[in-house]
Amino acid sequence: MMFSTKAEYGIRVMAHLAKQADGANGDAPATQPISLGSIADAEGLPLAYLEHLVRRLRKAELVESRRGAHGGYTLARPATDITMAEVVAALEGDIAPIECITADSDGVLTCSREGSEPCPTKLLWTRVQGSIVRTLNEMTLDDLVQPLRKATLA
Amino acid sequence: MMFSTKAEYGIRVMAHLAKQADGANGDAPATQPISLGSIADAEGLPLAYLEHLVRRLRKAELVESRRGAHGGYTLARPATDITMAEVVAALEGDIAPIECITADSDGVLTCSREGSEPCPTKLLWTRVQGSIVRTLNEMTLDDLVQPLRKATLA
DNA sequence: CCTTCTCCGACCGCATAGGTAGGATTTGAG
DNA sequence: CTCAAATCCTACCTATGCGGTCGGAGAAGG
Repeated sequence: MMFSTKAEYGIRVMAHLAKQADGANGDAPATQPISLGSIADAEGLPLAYLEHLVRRLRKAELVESRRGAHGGYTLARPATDITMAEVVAALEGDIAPIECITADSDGVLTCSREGSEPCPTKLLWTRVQGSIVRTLNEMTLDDLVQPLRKATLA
Repeated sequence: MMFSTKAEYGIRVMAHLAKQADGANGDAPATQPISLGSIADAEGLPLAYLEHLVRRLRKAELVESRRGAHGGYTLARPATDITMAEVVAALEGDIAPIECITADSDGVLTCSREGSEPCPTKLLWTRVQGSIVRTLNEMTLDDLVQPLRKATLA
């Protein structure tokens, strides 16, 4: 049971972008765009692979791009306004802990095996999914990039 | 992001066993052993595959087996005493949301990329993993098999 | 026009999931 | 004693997705 590195790499890209935009107030996203190449360099990740990931982020409208020389990416919204749930969902797809459970937009879970008897496991997956989504929603990109906080662990 | 059907199938087997042992008080596990074949039949799952899963459950000492004719499986402990965290861990392996985070027995999380700078994502994975494990620990097999409860959702 | 980028599709090797097959072994029942 | 029902174990197969690479087509600045 895991998230894949897609989520990790993608989040690192987002975090990198957030850190750079953090010049003044941490609210203004529209600084100079940052090239994926420089991010790949800094984070030690393969550029070609990041391109795939960042495409998902763009389709989810979490980043904006400028093409051509001196192009690159910027956050589409301030980091304080981007929840990790959005980011993870964009990268990994739906946050459904198991096949038979699907989250129809938004939030409501249904079990495809409904009918006869709902599989007894549904209650479990529902709760697990709920707790994941909840913690993912409670955390913004800004929380990630500011490790110098009140550190509300656990 | 998902649990695999390994978890689902395995849990359904456990739930099936728990339901049968539920004759009197719900605490006595040692009734007649139930054959995997009958479970596979009842749940509509491939027997040969369940054998693999139930092996994991046995190695984790969650079920006990009796071989030979009229053999089968029984819960090793009362259902009220088996947490879903144990079951899922037995079936899926460690509950670590991402590669770089490993849970050294027990509970303490460490990031293999520690050193230079801990990856900014660690805080996130730590929380997510915590919330998964917590909800998995709070739920027993008995909770699953008794859908007629006070239904403490969310 | 040339370089620097974003974009896009195709491809590849590998690991794992999901499932099958076949047999060895144990045990109760006739 | 023998047969059938069951667990046990090892090996294998196939499909899918992940992590990653490649080549090239567009866009924008100098």
